[in-house]
Amino acid sequence: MPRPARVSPERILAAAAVEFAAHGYAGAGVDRIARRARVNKAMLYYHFRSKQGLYRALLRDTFGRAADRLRASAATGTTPAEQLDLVIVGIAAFIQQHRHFAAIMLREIAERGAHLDAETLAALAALPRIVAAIIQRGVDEKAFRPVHPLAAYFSMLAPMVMYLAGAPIRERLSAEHFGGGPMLDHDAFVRYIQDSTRRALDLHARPTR
Amino acid sequence: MPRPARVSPERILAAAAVEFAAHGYAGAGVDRIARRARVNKAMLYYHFRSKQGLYRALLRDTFGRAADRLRASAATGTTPAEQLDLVIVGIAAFIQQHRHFAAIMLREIAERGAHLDAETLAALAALPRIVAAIIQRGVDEKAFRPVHPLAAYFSMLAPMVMYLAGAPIRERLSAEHFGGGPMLDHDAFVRYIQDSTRRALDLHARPTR
DNA sequence: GTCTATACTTCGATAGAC
DNA sequence: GTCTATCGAAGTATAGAC
Repeated sequence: MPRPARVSPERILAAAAVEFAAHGYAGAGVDRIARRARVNKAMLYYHFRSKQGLYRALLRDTFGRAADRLRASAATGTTPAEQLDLVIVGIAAFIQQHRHFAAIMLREIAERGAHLDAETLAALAALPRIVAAIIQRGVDEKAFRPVHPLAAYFSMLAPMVMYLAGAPIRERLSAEHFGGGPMLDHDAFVRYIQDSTRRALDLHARPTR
Repeated sequence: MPRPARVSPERILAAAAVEFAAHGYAGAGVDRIARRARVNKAMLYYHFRSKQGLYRALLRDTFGRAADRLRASAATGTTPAEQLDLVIVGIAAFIQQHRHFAAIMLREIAERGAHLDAETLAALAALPRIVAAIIQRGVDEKAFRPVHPLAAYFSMLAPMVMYLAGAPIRERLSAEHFGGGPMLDHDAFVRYIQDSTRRALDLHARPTR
């Protein structure tokens, strides 16, 4: 009895994730979001002030969940190398659980962060910070060679986001242009990223040039 | 004197690249494209049939130029490892010369290739094929360890696209959240991708686990 | 081939009743 | 808090003169 009938905002956010991921900020329709959430459009404007307000609320929520997930993943590891392995599978799992996260990130990058306010930027900044802290510790403990943490961060995050988000295009390509070739499955790709990340940071590997 | 006044289509394509990169397919305004190209809107519809026709013509053109560039880069190398180094700098240079290529690619991935027709897909497929051929040759010559070529392709392309396209967001972040930290410059990042690619493919590196 | 003017549609946002 | 009805802006596309 305490709650009157508050089911709307969560459903609206979920519907907004689908719509913004599918059509982008400009292409998204507030009408479609409301219909998908089984909520009246005026109700949507009542909870969130505008299309922009809804979009930003969604991004803050999504980035916050992602950061929580990465921190939890890292916490279960002991050595920095282990932690990076765990963070990598954590990222992959998060993207799979929030199928629209990747598309939203890709679009926001392409739009030069046009819709990000200071609060959303702060939530986003947590992600590279978590990874950078692990790498820095590895460098300090002489387990990793000294690399720029941001370079390593992009090298593990970007391929996974693009690979997972690019699956639909890849399937059309493999049918028409790479017929019959052995397809790359999800788990194998995640292991490749783990391996190449370890190799990139390995202190003892001989120089390659 | 020979040419009557044919300057339009190229200018339209260039203007469309800016507009589509900045606002996405749905967000792009045909009015703005026409104005930026200093061409009448009706003229634009005369040369290209529709907004979609213009968009596809732009993508085919851009992917075609990228493939030409990669082939030219690879041709100047001798060993597969050398060729990959050259391809990596070729990709980086291409993105810098066509500043909007990265954003358009990112958006198209996010939109699940919704605007790609068969012809555009064929032009896109050339890119992974060029890289895969180099890697396959390296594996055949026992210079590389056997990896899935597509995994390696994504691991070199994705970070560069995302890093270069993400520069605007990164600058806002570094100012507000990573104040004073040593910034990662472009050339250093390209070298990191070259290094990590070599390390990932290195046949003789000891196993890391 | 090039321009002006406009028809037609879609969509974000709000007013106002309940 | 929830709904219906609608306004006003913006945008794609075309008709038709030159």
